[in-house]
Amino acid sequence: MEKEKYYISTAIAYTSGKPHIGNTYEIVLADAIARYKRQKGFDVYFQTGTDEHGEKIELKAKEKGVTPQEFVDEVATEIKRIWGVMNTSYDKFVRTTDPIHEKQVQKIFKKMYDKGDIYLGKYEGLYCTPCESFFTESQLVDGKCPDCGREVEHASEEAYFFRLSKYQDRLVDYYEKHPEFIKPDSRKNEMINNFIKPGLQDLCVSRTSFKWGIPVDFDPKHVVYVWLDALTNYITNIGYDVDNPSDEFHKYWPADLHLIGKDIIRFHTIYWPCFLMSLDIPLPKQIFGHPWLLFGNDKMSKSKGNIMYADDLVNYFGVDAVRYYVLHEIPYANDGNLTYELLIERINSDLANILGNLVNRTISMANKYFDGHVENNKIKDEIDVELIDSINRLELKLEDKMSRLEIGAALDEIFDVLRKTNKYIDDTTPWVLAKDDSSKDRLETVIYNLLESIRVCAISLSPFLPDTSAEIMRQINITDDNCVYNESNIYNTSAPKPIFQRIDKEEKLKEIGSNN
RNA sequence: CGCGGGAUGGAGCAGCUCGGUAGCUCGCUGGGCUCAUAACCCAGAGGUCAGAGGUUCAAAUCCUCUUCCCGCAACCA
Repeated sequence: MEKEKYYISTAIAYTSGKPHIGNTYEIVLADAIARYKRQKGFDVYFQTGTDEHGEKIELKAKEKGVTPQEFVDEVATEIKRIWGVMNTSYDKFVRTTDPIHEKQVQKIFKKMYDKGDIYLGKYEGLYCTPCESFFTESQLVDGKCPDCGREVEHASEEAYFFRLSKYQDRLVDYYEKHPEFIKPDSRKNEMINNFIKPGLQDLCVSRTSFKWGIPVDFDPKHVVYVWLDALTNYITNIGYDVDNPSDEFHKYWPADLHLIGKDIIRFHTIYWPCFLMSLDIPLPKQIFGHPWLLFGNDKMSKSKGNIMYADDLVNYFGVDAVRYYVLHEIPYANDGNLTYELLIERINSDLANILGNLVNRTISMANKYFDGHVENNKIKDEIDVELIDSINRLELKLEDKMSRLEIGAALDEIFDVLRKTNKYIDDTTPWVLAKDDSSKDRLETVIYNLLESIRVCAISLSPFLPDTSAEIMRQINITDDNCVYNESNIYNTSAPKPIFQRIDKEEKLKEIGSNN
């Protein structure tokens, strides 16, 4: 039977600089979902990439004395490196400077133009002459240019516009018929009240004031402006073609999930669907606008000097610790907090104490009492049934949480089983059983159950903490990757090795402080 | 009156849709255990559920008002 497909994407990262941990959260979240779906047997296509055009990049490149292409090549390389550091399993990394994308964007632009959905008009705005930039009223600082602080003036330039207004009714209709389209729900209200109810304004889709973009082929003094360029990455890279879309496109489109930050919900839930309707192709099934990761309670920003970078955090704490923290601490709809203190507390209590120590003490007992060779004697007590039930209920609970994208709650379900397993040790007191030869068989069953619980938890953790999962499986030395209790495995455990060391908070903070 | 979200023990959160003893994790205190990474297990202290009013036999939960925080407010990504 052919596998069901699952297409998940992140937003493409803007290559104006190095992404901080808040930006990196998204790729980790997407990775966890993608890995989970693969584990469940889906044919997953997971796409991420970079958005590389625009005036800001043109300016940054100039400041640095390099060409825009050289500039974005460098940043894109850095982003790829960080995605690698975070151990993310994307299938394709797309760049808006890829020739295939540029060519298709031109064709899409032309098709929309021919159809009458794009027309030539005038873009009016507040212009800062020295900065050569347009700003909106809300971008101004004290009514002045946010970059240089000088006066701005009304100005206009020729530009192409997309008729958003034409698709407004169909868009609202789509929202109503597909309640799952925008998540969380509160975002949908925001869109309807703020933008749709007042009436959609047509969208400027070209510029003449800078050059670093995809040229409009039939009017080359224009370059295609941001959203038509950026959003279309989701289809151009799986073989969309205005005239002749590929088999791959037909297979994977429409996307199952566009994972994006809450700051760009508008573009994904209004502009993007309208573009797709104009092209007569189906709309994505779901847009999830995830919350942000805040430092303490502040937004991370360069001016506040509170930026944390993923690769630095990984250097200090290890990749799975960082993955665990961001996946667990970011709730479904509200922003999450990140501080070194919270991160260290979480690592110590969950990863070192509950998980790491459990694995360690179990393997130690298996080695000490049975030289590592453990089989199931099926000397079953009431208390075993309880543990086994918890283990076997885990898969369904995870599925429920994951289907609602409640990743933190999914992790909690796994740790709930791990906690129960620790309790099971205290309840069965293996060290007492070990003192009496007549309870040797019972002891072996207890250790067996512990190993099975650890095995199922390790498999369940693999989408979230792939390295840790693999290391646990190596130490308990088993390959069975089913998510249910198996009563006839045979274990030959390896030497125990702590998978997460406890961290001394004071020392670690001192170490970090001295490096910053 | 622009729109929306939030305010729950020291910290981070759940509960609010369908009112009925206020729950989880961390931290703290005491105890237990010794297989284990000063880890694990048990017990306990700690909250007038932002404030005021209302509906009700009963409100964290419904209604009204107030205060404070945050996001959005269209061509910045």
